[in-house]
Amino acid sequence: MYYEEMGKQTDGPMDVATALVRTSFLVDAVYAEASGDYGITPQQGNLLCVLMAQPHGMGELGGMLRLAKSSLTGLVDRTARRGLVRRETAPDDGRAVVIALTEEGAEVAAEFYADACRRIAALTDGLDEEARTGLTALLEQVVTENHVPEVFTGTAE
Amino acid sequence: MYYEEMGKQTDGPMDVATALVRTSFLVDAVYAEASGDYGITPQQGNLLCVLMAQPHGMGELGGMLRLAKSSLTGLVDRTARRGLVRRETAPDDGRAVVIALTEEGAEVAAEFYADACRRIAALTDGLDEEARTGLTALLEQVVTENHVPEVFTGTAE
DNA sequence: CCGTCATGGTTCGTGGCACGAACTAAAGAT
DNA sequence: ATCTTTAGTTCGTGCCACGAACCATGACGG
Repeated sequence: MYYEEMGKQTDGPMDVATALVRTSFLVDAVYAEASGDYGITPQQGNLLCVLMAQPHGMGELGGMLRLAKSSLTGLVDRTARRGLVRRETAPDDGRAVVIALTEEGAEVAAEFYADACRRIAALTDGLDEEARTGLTALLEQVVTENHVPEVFTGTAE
Repeated sequence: MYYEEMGKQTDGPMDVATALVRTSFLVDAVYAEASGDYGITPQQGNLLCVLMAQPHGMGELGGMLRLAKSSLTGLVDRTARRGLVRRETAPDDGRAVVIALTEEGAEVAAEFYADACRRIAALTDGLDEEARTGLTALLEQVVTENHVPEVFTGTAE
């Protein structure tokens, strides 16, 4: 659309940074759309996905989601207000708190996670099987070589 | 860290959705970090990058950045308050407005864009030349087959 | 024991972001 | 001259992220 009007090349060799940024935009948009369909925000979706594996303390969650303590307090507050998550006081440590999914939260998390995976995988529908596994392997190498927060690890079922 | 403790497999075949989501997290983090180093937010960075090519009206910008009109008004307000962008009234249409980079905005945009590209490309330092071009080609196919907003198209210089 | 310090979280204030609904003003159409 | 569409803004709401200050509880050292 815009390119042609401007007479600039659009299909020349895209550099890897551009490809990554644009892919990121795409994935973010799909992820946000999926979140919305389940009545949650993307951040709340992240929280639920992390908690699918097991409950966690605020400290751990902050590390995994890369959030400051005060940011996390708010996120948990809002997610708890929606009834998806619960603060339990840790048995051994009186000051610590453990965040766990409520029953409803577990349902929403499972459905949302599955749906988000499906929709994001669908972005690669144009790739044949070999290309898709190749892409997966390359991205996997990128994320493992750069320490990525332990979100959406796909180990959650 | 967490995986081993749980006895769950972590290095098995990651599915493509997980790989995409985690890559997206990584790219977002790097992009945000780069933005911060230039005193702008990621959204303001997007705006600057889009305007690098040429000035645009609010309508166009909304389409490219996938923002509602009212969201864009605020973004332009804040970016203009930082002196990076300017509202010019369109000569032909009395109600339309054209957003253009200020001199300082053009400088910041160029530096930020180059730096962000560099840092994001650096995420693939672990890949050899062939792998990198392969990854680029695959991602390029994904973004072209799913209409992605015209952000960060890499055509801007 | 009793101070002292570290740790785990919350509160508060600030600023940015995104949206829809309601609105204004200029173009354009009849 | 009106009616309608188009381009943007305003306003109110809610979410998100942060740092600084704060409050408990737990851990240590004497």
